[in-house]
Amino acid sequence: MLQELTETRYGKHDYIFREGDPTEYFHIVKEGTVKCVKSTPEGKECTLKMLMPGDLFCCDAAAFDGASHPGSAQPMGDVSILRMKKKSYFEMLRRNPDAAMEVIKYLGNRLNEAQEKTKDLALDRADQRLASLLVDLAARNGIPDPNGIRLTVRMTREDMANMVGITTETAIRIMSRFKRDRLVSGTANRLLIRDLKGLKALASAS
Amino acid sequence: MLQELTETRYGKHDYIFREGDPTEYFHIVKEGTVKCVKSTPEGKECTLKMLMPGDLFCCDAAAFDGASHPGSAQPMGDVSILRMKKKSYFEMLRRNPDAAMEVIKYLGNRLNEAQEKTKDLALDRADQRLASLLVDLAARNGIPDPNGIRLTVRMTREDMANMVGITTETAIRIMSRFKRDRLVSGTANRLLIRDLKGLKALASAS
DNA sequence: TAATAAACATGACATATGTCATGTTTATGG
DNA sequence: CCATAAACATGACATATGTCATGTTTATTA
Repeated sequence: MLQELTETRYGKHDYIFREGDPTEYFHIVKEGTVKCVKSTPEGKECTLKMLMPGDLFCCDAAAFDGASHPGSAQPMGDVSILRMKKKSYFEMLRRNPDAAMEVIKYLGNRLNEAQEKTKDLALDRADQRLASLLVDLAARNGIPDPNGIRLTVRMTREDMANMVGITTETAIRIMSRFKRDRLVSGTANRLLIRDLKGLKALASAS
Repeated sequence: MLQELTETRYGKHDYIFREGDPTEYFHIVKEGTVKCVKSTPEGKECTLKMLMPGDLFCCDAAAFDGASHPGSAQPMGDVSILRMKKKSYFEMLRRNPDAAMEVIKYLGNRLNEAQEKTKDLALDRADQRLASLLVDLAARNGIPDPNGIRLTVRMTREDMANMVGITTETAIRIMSRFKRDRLVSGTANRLLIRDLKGLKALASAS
């Protein structure tokens, strides 16, 4: 079983797979951060989810029951990915009820997350969604720093914009304001959360 | 196994469960249409999904791996719901790999749908999202009619608004325009899709 | 390290959508 | 069937966010 897992490394400018590619493999993030992206014919992009070590993707779950990837997967920096043929994976799950149950739970949680994101997009303002993203990343990706919490993932204003459904300009403006208000500092390569409580308050403000 | 399934009927003003209720049961829609709703402390609502016969909910998948329902489930008209204790359901899946695989596929598709919805909210205009909703319902819920396709589910402008993330007023204005352009006619109790092609064109217009 | 591209920044203005108010029509339940 | 509430409609106006333009700063990589 384990011998059917292969490891591949990717860099910033690679694609792990593109929208429309056939879904031959099942993937797991081993190292680094991967983003799942959907784009329109006009070139607009929307980042659905950042995947971190241990995450399955299956980002686009059609890997399970569909013919082609409904979105692309791109590394954010250097990453290492484990892959297994879809067929082997299915067989493994069929023989191993505990593993299947774990996958059901994982997918359930992912569905939940996706629905929470839908609600945020529908009901929250742009600055709340951006604050929310930063709070979330501080927990998932942050390391302690003398002045707050440092994010280890590289994330440009454009990345943030695509993650919360706004334009790059709006993301820049909001981040400028957050900086002025001493909530955050730094740019893509070195983002620092300086006031987590303040961001949390903003994220859930009416 | 089957004897652990119980059936319950609900009417328009009932709740099947509310946000925050413990997730004791696993549910299946037998008859009618159910909506999954999340709401904010301020009373704003967002409808995540309409469930029709055969759908599992698990609308909020935390029924699988969480303590309390992250959203409420409300009938749209009269419905009939099958329920099974979560524990029995888990046991059944563990003994029945085929059933577990089906659930994995179902959840994968639901996750996919949710992500498609996220993309629409992030990148499409209000009128496109509303057109898209009507096209989708015509296929899932429509019956042929001399003048087009009739929707069998009762759906107010407010319902539509909550489903596509806009205000009721905006939904009413857009529907007024659609009516003027002979794309649709009727109100909540009797909605008619008069020009499916026109709606489809609008839904995917740049 | 120099050249080039990417990222960040900000102003001016456009516009889609929200908000609030008011009235009419239609449906519902006692 | 009548009374009441829900749904639909539309105007006037507010505002959040998008668009386009231009410039600076910061990072890449040749």
